[in-house]
Amino acid sequence: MPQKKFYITTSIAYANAAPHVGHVYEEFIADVIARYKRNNGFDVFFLTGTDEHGTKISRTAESKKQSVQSFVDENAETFRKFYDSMDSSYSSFIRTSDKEAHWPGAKALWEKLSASGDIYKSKYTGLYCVGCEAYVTEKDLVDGKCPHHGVAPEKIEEENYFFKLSKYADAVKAKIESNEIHIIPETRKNEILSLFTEGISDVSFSRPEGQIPWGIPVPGDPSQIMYVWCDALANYISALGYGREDSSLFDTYWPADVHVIGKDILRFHALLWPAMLLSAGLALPREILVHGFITSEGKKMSKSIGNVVDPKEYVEKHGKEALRSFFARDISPFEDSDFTDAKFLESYNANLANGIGNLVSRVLKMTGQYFEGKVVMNQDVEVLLKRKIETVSGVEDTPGVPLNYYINEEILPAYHEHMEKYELTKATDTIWTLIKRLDGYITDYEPYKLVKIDKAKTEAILVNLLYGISVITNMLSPFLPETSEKIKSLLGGQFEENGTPISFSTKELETPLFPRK
RNA sequence: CGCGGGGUGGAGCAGCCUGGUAGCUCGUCGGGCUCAUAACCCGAAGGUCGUCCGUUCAAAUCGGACCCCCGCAACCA
Repeated sequence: MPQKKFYITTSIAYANAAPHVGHVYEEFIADVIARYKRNNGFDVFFLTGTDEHGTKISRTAESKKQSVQSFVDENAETFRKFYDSMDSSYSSFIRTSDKEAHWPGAKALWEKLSASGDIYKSKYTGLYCVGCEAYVTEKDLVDGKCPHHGVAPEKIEEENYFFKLSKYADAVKAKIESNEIHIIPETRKNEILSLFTEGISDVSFSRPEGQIPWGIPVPGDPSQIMYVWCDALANYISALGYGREDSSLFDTYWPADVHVIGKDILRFHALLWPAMLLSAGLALPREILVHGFITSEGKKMSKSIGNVVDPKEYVEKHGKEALRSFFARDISPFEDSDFTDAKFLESYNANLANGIGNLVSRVLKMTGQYFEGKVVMNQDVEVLLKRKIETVSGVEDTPGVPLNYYINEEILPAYHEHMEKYELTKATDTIWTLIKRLDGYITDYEPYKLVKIDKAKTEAILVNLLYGISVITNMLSPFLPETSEKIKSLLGGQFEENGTPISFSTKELETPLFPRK
């Protein structure tokens, strides 16, 4: 049996500045899903990268008196390093300025669309600001003038290539409605479907060379440069070798199982991209996961308000696992969420210091102190997880259930169900529910007292606790890979094939995993 | 009538699709415990679920109207 493949992508970040916390969150989501799928036996290809063309980048480079290539080289490297520093497990990092890796795919796609008769030349009319050397839109204007240059833009017409998006509108709509392209969450699907009622028009696919000097020339017409979408969207297939000599990765992994994107670029991924693929006769992506934005102090981040969250600062100050943990526990994968320093610290203390960190610490200490770190499973001694039940006379304890029953029947199914739906915060809720239950288990049986009168039972309790923690490390590994590994090595667990613990040989914890802040 | 999201105890959120004792985290107060990172466990106080009208035996949950906040509207993650 060949392994089942799973192809996941992030959108490519526009490389004209340092990584934004939004980029980093998107990378995190994709990484968690990729790791989860790998844990479950999938052959995963995880693609990320940078979008490096366009007027804005060439202008920024110019203002820094730097060559465009060296500017994007530096920025791409900054992104790649940052993703590395937060343990992103991407398989490949694609850069749109890469003439070897990306250009052939983008050009091949263009040629394919052209061969299908879906590219045509037409006139584009727009408001052109001479100062900006670019088109501006009505909404950019202040009193009908360009805010940067204070002059009214000229209305000009020029020849561009267009893509026949309208031709595919009905087909794409049907695929979205039927979930053949599954857009998650549902509200985003509804949003995109409502677009169709307004009617879909064709899109401009190129610009004259003078206007975007930095980009991929249109095949057969170097006087025109590909406009962003044909260039950028093509990354998902160019990175796999589409249009190159060796397209084996493309043959293996395409179509994408999930494109992870932000809500701002939904229409390009849900509408334009499928239309292009249909035109090119390629398979369509299966799912599009649309995340919201991260706000800061309840507002959209903006340099003028000065509320921009710098992810680098957090990694440097609190560590990558702290940032990943905050994303995992407190940022919704589907809706806008707020990022504040206070929330970050609260989350850190509650989940890492007082939660997993403290639990591991107390259990390791007892195992070390009472059994010199060595405890063995004894099938004859069972210490049940107590449960509360409501009766007429109030809430009472019941004899309870075995811990592995609770884990296998309640915790794990809920965890996997949420993971499959990409409900990452809900999935981590189940992890922390188990952490709380284990803390409660300690209180219920007081092994620190029991050890004086019943050593066998105390050992059974500790085996259970260590087993529970080892399950936690498994569930946690997509989210906090480093912490998961660290705890595993401290536990020294031996297990049967089916996961039943045999024994633990724990190490001492010298410093707290997550000191309180 | 451009589109979308939201208004739930002090703060932040879940619940709403599939009506029926309003749940979680933090904070506050009281108790327990001492293995643990002043941590952990138990309990309490605190809400007319934005406003009004309607459907229903019953509405935070369904329908309607209105008020307020926030995003988006071709490249801004």
